[in-house]
Amino acid sequence: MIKLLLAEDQGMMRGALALLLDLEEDMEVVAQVPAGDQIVDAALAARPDVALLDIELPGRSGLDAAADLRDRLPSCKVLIVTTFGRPGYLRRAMEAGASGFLVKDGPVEDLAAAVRRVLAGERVIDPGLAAAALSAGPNPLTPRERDVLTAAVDGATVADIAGKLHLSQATVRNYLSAAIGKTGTRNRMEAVRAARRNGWL
Amino acid sequence: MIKLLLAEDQGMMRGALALLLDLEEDMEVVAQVPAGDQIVDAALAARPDVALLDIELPGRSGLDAAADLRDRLPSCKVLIVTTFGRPGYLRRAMEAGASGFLVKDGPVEDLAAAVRRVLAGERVIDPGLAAAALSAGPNPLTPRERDVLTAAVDGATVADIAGKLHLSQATVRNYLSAAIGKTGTRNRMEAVRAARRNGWL
DNA sequence: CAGGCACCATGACATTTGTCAGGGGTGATC
DNA sequence: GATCACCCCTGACAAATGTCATGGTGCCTG
Repeated sequence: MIKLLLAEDQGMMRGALALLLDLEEDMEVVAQVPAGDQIVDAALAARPDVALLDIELPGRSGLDAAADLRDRLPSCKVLIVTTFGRPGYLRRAMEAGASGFLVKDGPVEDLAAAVRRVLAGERVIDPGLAAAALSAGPNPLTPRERDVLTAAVDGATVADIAGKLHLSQATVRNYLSAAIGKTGTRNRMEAVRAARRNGWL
Repeated sequence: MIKLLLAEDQGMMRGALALLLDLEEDMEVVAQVPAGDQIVDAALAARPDVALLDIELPGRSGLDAAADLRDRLPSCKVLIVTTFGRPGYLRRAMEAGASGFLVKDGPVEDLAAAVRRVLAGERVIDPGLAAAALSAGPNPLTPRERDVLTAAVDGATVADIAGKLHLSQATVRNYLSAAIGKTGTRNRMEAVRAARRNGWL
């Protein structure tokens, strides 16, 4: 019996997937969590064979949790299941030791198949996405540039960002300018969108 | 047998829900579409009793399709099933003649229950959301202000927007300023976010 | 140890953005 | 026929934003 952990914030999606996977004769969902900061605890308690993790979760990113899982429960394979096939996400997932990366666009049948393949030691990755990840290259933003850009996502002014990160306003403008340059965009808003699209935040 | 139409762009979600609803003894999914512009055609062909529609779909909004369905296939009840419980969405859904409004956060069991209640002539609406919709009030933005704001979502400059909408730059700035004022925000980006959060775009 | 890189900061500058006070035009409503 | 809301425009001004040049600090690596 393959024991599964399911981390997904949308209740309906989580419930539907759990039901679906439970229908497979050789699978059993032994834990379901709606938040990223519950993943590791639940996994240590339920000891699943495969963890299906969403990335954008409340509390903590599924990617961070994946890295943690690799250390604390190495027997458990990680399969990332996400809405957004962002190149940077795939890259980070691989670095975090994930065995597979699935987008929620595909047919449901892929899911159980992917679980089995992952458990067999294979790596499961959308081929088109893999190409995109390679062509997009690695994240060009420095940590500080990321900080400033993430602080700018919701329309914060330079003063807001400077206050939050304890920087001078001029410094913030410099980082923003650098980020705009590196993303090849024309302003803050475009830079934020570009960075997001690539999974750089 | 209750015949259902399912409109949802995420393949995995669509497949899982379809499977789930088909498991109910008295229900049958007679049509599945991944895009908004396929809803009406599919409904006219399959003649479902209830249509489960997502809002944010490629091609066409589920809300627009709902309004169309009311005219072209009045026998078919509409149940909106969406990720985002935005007050403005709920309001528009009601105006489009929807019989129910569900957010994907809740448990899956709600779904089949909602279908039955809708078919019994009830209105199914999340109570908390209804309150939010009332307290948020109607959309304060004029059509033109909406146009300008939607043109600004991806970081377009004033010149871009003016070009796209064939307006003078000063006019665009005025509409943006008005939108910023009405949303009670400090700049374009915040205004866009606020308008989106309320479902005003 | 030198060079490179990320980090933090300044100051000056041009550009963009947001605001305000106008002026016309339309159509609906009272 | 007056009023009102929306539409489109102008011009001027203050504030915020983006760019550049420059300089100092650490830290790692060849």
